[in-house]
Amino acid sequence: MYRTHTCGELRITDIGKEITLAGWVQTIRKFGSITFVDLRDRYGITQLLFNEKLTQQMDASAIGREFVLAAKGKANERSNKNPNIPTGDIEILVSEFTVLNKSAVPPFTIQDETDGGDDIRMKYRFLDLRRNAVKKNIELRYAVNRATRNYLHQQNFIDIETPFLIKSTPEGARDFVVPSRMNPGEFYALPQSPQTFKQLLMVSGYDRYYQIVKCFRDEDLRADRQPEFTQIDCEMAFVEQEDILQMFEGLVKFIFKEVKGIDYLEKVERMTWEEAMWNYGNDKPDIRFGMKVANLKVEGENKFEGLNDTGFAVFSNAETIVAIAVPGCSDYSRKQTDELIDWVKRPQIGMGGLAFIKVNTDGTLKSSFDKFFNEEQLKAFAEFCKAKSGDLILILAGKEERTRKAISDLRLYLAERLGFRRPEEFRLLWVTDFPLFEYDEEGNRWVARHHPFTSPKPEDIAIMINNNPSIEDAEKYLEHPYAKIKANAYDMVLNGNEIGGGSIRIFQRELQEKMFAALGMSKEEAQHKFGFLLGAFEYGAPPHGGIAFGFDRLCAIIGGSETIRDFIAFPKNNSGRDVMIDAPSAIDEKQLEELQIKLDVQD
RNA sequence: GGAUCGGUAGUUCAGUUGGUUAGAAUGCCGCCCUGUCACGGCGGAGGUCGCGGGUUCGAGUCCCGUCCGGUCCGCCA
Repeated sequence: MYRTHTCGELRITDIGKEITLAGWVQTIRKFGSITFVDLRDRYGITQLLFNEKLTQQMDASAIGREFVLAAKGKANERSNKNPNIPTGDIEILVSEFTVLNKSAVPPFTIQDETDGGDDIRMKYRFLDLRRNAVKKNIELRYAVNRATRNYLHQQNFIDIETPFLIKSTPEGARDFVVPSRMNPGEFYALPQSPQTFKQLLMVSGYDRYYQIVKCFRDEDLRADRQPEFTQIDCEMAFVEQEDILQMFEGLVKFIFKEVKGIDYLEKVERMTWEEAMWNYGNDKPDIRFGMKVANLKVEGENKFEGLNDTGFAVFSNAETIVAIAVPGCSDYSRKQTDELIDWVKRPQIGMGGLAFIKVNTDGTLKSSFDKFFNEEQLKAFAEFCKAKSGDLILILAGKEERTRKAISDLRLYLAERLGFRRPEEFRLLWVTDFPLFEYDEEGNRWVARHHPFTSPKPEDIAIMINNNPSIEDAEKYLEHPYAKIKANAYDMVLNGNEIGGGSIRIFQRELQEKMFAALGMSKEEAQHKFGFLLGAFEYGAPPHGGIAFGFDRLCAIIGGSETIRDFIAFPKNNSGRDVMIDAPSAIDEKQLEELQIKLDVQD
């Protein structure tokens, strides 16, 4: 028997017991003839005390950091207690010990505040995972997993596994592909999501399905995006949108209650996609703070009359003018406003400049365009923006889409700087009524905003049936009837992050065929790619819908972090590499031969 | 595909206008220490300044290229 207890459980009540512990050496503190060793395992740290004789033995066997040690001895009350750790009242008076394994000197310290950078920690991830800071994230992930399963199980959902080796469909994200040895020249694809399988399960009558499942997308990475990631994938039959919203806000509330002990999330707000874009310039707004967008001019139309005949070319030439009132920033210096101007001019934002009005606390107004506006006009401007005394109004003007995105980015940037985005405050939001289609400039065609299985709003089905999807004038795609079709789709937004999204699906063959056609797919192509689904729809497909949550992202946000990497045991780096195992890597000539694949690698 | 920041001791970083032998902290090694828990004291080892080229009397420092890492845009139905 290697151990009788763990390193985290002994208390003052255990004094006198004969104990054996096993774990890793965290630190060694030598005092000539006695030695303290902190022994660490998953559960905590317990101090070992070695007497003079054993200290000499230790010297002989050269114990170092991260050695694996088993130590036997009596639990002893400490003369100097350590109130900072749960086991701080006791120590083990070691009578004998064994070095179970040696350790090389670790390249960084295994401590909460490690001296290691990201790069080295990823390379030695197995050591990084020993650190408490990472361990608590991995444990939180498991807690979220468990809460999810408990809730869904209570609600009669069952977990059904779906295949990883499936068919490639170039719609949407790039597929990871896997060559088939037994079928030379042919490839499987790894699933971007189990979408079609879960729909088939609805046809099969498993009316409440879920899976916590890996999905794969061969796209560039971000702090919150990995090529393989985990979804909480769910589908229900005989449901309308409202049923899904109720069921899954229930899930998220349950998770928060179980994992964080938070029960103030009773109210889940809702807004349509149009409201979100209008008020926040963003389809996943952070609603923990105000600073709503004031729409002064939209697509060439003045919403604020004070813009008429001002002679300010930047405003009169702009397609769209939007503003936000930033609380408490009217005293910004020239340097600070210049910094903001530089910020919006960066290529990532891409604005030409930034106008502002300071609503001073003494009642005066000062703008960057005083030449064109008098005091009275500025006052009307500030009033339109609902600015209060002490606010700094920031105004952006330009093309509709870019300007709206820029004001949203600016809003978030300033909120972050001003501390309005508090990581321990959580606000849930449903965004509904998304457009069904998006215009793809490159291909001059419609693409599904969510995915091609999403149903249009019932009242918009006629628009889809009665209109030809072809786009004659790319410039005026917004005027095409298809641009107005709304989807039965919904996203759940947590603190400005999309944590889940889903839709009520199409379940009739005719409408599904019409959808494929709208996306520019020929009948033959649709049959070839999705014939199995179309076929299934002929055998009694029930109305159904579902949702998928980004599990890694959800864990990260609950854990108060923006990067999902900290919540994945073995994540990939920025270029999709696993630096620990050094993947991806070249494969043997022999393997290629078996697969009948010839490489023609170009620089 | 693009933008941007970084790469100097095992690790995290500093390094002035281009100028003597490239520093600090921590880690590591040795000696001393019976109540530490960020133990302490003394001593020591440790560097192809990512790589290649250029400018210069002289390059960690300036220029060009390249590789690696971080963040972002595009992309992610």
